[in-house]
Amino acid sequence: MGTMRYGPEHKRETHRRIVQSASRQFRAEGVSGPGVIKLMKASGLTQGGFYKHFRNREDLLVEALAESFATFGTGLVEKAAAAPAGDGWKLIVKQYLSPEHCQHSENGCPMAALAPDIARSAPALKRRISNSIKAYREQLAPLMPGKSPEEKNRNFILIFSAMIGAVEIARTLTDPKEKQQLLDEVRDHLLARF
Amino acid sequence: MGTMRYGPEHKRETHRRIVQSASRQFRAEGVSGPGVIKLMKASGLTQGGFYKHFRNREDLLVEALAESFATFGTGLVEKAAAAPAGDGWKLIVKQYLSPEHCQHSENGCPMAALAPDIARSAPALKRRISNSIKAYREQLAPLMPGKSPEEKNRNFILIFSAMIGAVEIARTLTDPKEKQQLLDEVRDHLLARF
DNA sequence: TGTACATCAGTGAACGCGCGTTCACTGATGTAC
DNA sequence: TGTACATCAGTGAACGCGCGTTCACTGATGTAC
Repeated sequence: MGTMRYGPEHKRETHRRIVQSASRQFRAEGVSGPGVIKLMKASGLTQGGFYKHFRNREDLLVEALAESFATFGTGLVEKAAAAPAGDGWKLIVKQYLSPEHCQHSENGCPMAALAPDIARSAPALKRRISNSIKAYREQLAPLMPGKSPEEKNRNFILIFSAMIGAVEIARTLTDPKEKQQLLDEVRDHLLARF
Repeated sequence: MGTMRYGPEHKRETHRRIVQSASRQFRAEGVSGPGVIKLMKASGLTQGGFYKHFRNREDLLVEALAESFATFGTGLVEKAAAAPAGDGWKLIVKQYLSPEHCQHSENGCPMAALAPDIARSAPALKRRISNSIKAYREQLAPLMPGKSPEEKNRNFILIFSAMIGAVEIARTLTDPKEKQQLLDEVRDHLLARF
């Protein structure tokens, strides 16, 4: 079957659709999970067209991770906006350690879904991804508790280390009760301590 | 070339060698990293012999993870023994958040190296792995700070969530200074808080 | 306004390659006699 | 003690399969005239 031809914004829109759906697939199945055929089929396309949009699979990964960090980060910022100034971080903690986030890694924090995959990637690839990680931190650190930017930065590290570890451990557990208890304990501890 | 034939303890010894070297390879390269050829070559063997020792690759993974959790857990317990009673957990925290542990995932905590891989695995496989995770917690929780077993258990969750998250994030960072600062901050925070 | 043509997003068959697994075979061993 | 044989840990070629990537092709479009 042939392809409808649209203006130049059509290609950009297709590109965006591929990146967005890939961003979900990588978080759900891991960096080496979905193949090119699957990544394209999810947007209603076939493998061959992939290389009209990306030089190779790794380039899509970089774009998809940038998309994941930016979108999930922005989601947390928007959540936080609902709280009185200075209390936004509490809503972020509640959202991050919710059963919904724990269950749906495909829409969740890419660090919790993929940290070891990123850690294992080749140095050149790691450097490209680190830009997205940096942007993620810069977006969220200002919302953390603390009187100075330095303190907020330190608390970002402490709070996100605990949350990322908690969600990852919870996702490995098979007993739903244990899962929930772990998330609740870490949430209550963070809300009480900061 | 033929194979020397030894007594029955020889096969058990070979089996043990394969599992131990696989345990390191999985932590270094991920659950889907090393192939059967590589896993066998690392013990000086060839692919074909693999199936004299394991039904399939997944069975080796389960054995290798059990080995990883048990060996690394025992290593931490032994570290802790050098401290006065009740202070063992402090040595565990220092060891876990050391640059050595951060750099050498192949000898490190399998949870920090593989949590998302484990989380993504099929339910049946997850259930087999969860035995090793449970043993890991039961080995280490008694060494945690706290007056009751319940408090020790809760503090195990809080401390290990933070440590696992910290090491995983640190491993994704490209700047050695940032890496070290992150590990130090989380370590100091944990030592001060508990 | 109508027709011929260049463009290019997307198609789908084909490629080389590495994977997990199978299988006929090897040959040093311990055992039977 | 010496010889024939069954055992079985390990070998290495072969299998079907899915992967990332390449490439000749398609056909609706916007443009030139």
